[in-house]
Amino acid sequence: MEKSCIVEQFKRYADLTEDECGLLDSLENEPRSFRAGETLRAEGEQVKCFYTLRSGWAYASRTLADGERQVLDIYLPGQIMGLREVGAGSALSNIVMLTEAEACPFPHSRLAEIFEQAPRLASLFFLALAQEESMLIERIVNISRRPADQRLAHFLIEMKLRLHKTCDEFELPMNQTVIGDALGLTAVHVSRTFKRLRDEGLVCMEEGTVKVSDANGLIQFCGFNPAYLGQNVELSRRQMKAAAI
Amino acid sequence: MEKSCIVEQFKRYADLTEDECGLLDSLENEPRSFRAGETLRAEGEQVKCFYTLRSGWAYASRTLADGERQVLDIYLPGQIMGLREVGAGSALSNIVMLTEAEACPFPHSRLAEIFEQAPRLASLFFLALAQEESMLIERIVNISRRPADQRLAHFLIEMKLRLHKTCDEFELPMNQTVIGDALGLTAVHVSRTFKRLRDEGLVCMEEGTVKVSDANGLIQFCGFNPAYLGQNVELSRRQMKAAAI
DNA sequence: CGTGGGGTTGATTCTTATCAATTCGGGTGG
DNA sequence: CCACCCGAATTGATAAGAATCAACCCCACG
Repeated sequence: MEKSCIVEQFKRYADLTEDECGLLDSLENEPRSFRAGETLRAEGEQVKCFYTLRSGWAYASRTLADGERQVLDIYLPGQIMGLREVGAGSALSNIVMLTEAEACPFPHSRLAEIFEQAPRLASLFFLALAQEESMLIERIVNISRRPADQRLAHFLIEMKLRLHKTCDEFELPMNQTVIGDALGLTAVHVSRTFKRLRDEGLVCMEEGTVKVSDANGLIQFCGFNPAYLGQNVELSRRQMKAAAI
Repeated sequence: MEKSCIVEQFKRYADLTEDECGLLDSLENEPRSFRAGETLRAEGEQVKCFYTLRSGWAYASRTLADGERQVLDIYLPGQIMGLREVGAGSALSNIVMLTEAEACPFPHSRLAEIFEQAPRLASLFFLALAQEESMLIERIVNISRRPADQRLAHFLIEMKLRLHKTCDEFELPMNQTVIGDALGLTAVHVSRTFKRLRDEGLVCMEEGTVKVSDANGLIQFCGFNPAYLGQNVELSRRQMKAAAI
């Protein structure tokens, strides 16, 4: 299983000093293991920690009174989970593992230390949160404004880019129910929609792996604009210097 | 027109020192005036600033290729606009005024200064972003999982609470088109949905003012849970101390 | 007086949900 | 080894919700 950590993620946006790396590393010293499907943290629980995902995939979700579930984020190795609840008393969302995974708890109080000791790291945490928010915005637009086929296409392109896949095949450990819960569709309709995209010769998905047949076609089809992913690392670094943040 | 500022907002979450207040005040020294409907900043533009809204209302939106528009945030006096684009090169959303308004630009670079000089303020900016994100999450759930009537009800309750209205009547300077764009509905369907809520004796809206007939009924009807608004100030303060953030 | 934006209402269409049935593959227990 | 079950995907039939198209009203404003 692929392993990653916060230092690697942050290094993509700024050159870190020894001290800064040390500080970050110290936050990942107690990895805990989880099985696929296990809940790391449930909605409504008191929260004192956020988490970094060292390996595996996870998702955040909210459940409504009538049992409907909305998947809010898909977390990949190296990402921070639960950052948005730092100011809240109780968890606003569940965190559930999609695969076997390792996560490191990270007390909110230590975040305050970082804000004191390493303002540059504080900036990076801030940027991580801003990045997360950009993705939520794109999710709103996707769910609210695109029909099912474009919506699914957009989601698949997003995952492909987030995984930095240059080839057109990647594993996606989500079944059609989870995909539907993320996109505001029923599992049945996800199935139908996959069929349509397959018939159009754009993508297909078999046994947990997505095969993109026509990446450009797919991008055109859903009007995908990658700006919100903030993945142009070189650009980001330059801005970091320019903005001194 | 009601006036507010960043200091007032932040004071609700922590007791600020002289210095901290001074630092924040210095960020609001150049208010600019806008007319209703005016665009403060358009999607795709280079961004170097974020803004505080001193008076009036505004919204953030995204526009798709086919002209569809999604309203993402409604900003009230005292709120910060454009915080999530701090790390991005170009604006991900438009900012448009709903009423006559005053806003103060705030260069990203000065945020870095604050992160250096006043870690406690940095924490507060972080919390502001986290708060904004919580609202986006609720918006996703609302759009994705609730039918039009509950969706509208939820939106109206949210606005009522955000305005700290104890009475059951408040001004809402949004026409049905804008409300629809915020909720993922057409203006026509917003009209129909208002009619339904009116007929049920829950709320009505006339000439820009919302009249809630049965607040509890409305809350019940859409399953509103105010936790995400983070408005329990006393609680937040205590947590602030507890978490030292 | 016209004109245009905003709201309402009706008729129709389209998208997606819901319900139901079938298949397939992978366990699991006899 | 086989019968069984279960979760996941697929497909069909039907229903509900919301969009679309169109007409109309009201009123503020030139």
